[in-house]
Amino acid sequence: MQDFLSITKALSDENRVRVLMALNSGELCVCQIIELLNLAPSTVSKHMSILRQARLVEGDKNGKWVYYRLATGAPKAAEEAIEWAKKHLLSEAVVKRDAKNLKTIMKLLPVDVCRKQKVSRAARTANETIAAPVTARGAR
Amino acid sequence: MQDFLSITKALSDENRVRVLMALNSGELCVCQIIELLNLAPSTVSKHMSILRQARLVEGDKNGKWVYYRLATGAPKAAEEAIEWAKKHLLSEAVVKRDAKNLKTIMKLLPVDVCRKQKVSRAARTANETIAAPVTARGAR
DNA sequence: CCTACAATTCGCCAATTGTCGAATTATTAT
DNA sequence: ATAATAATTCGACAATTGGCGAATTGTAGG
Repeated sequence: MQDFLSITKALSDENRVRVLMALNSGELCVCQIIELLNLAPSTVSKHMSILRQARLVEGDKNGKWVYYRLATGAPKAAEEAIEWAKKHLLSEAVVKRDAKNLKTIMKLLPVDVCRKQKVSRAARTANETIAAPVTARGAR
Repeated sequence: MQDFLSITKALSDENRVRVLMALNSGELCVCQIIELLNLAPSTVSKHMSILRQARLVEGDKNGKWVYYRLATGAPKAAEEAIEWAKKHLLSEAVVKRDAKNLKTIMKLLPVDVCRKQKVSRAARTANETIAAPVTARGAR
């Protein structure tokens, strides 16, 4: 029963489902998934751990990067769940949009994806630390 | 996407999947489900509404009683989910035990099931109203 | 060795969910 | 009509979950 519930729970969050469908296009490293979902790394990591726990995905470390893919030698229940999900979700608008975005993302090497994130993260932090004194001057 | 998620969310609670599997033995009225799960009527009612929302079950009112059954003319996704769940859950210990209990429960008419519940409910309330003053005398 | 850095784990908060009992609704029986 | 009663809806509460940032871990290069 717990195995079954771990699968259905894993599939009951939109972001996790999006990842699962994204992995249908091929394996992805965490930074690419972060890019796709636009969520904090820690959040994505937790999502991936839930998907892995349910044996819907597998991941392995390759140097600094961790690559995830749809589970291959998974238990029957998990494999069938993946097939069922694909059958009914690949035509969904969000999923198709994700697939399109992925084409762009996958053209870059992981190194570049991560560099890009680092830059935008730095910019965001800078905004915060600069914006505060500026708005304090009057606006809002 | 929402349709898909309503199905996976509905299937991600143990009590709800137990009901679903129980309905594989035939239709049940709410009081029988209450008896099976041993939960408050309001709780069972909410569970049933979630299962119905996901189109996994159908129910109709027959006099004072509402009978639920596995959805028949349901959307593809829901029907396949039911099949998948049955395939992997019917052999589960809890589910088999439920099926056994159901044989006893279904021998009674709904009237009798409800009467039984009313009695045990009255007994429980009596316990509370008597027990309270007693413990107030010293304990806790 | 030390620094840089991708990913994970941890601690916390806000939102959601499962549960109950009380109030409400709809239907039958008196 | 009135009372009884099966089920649902409502209001409250505790537990769980999704999210983030900070701290930690493990690996590659300087």
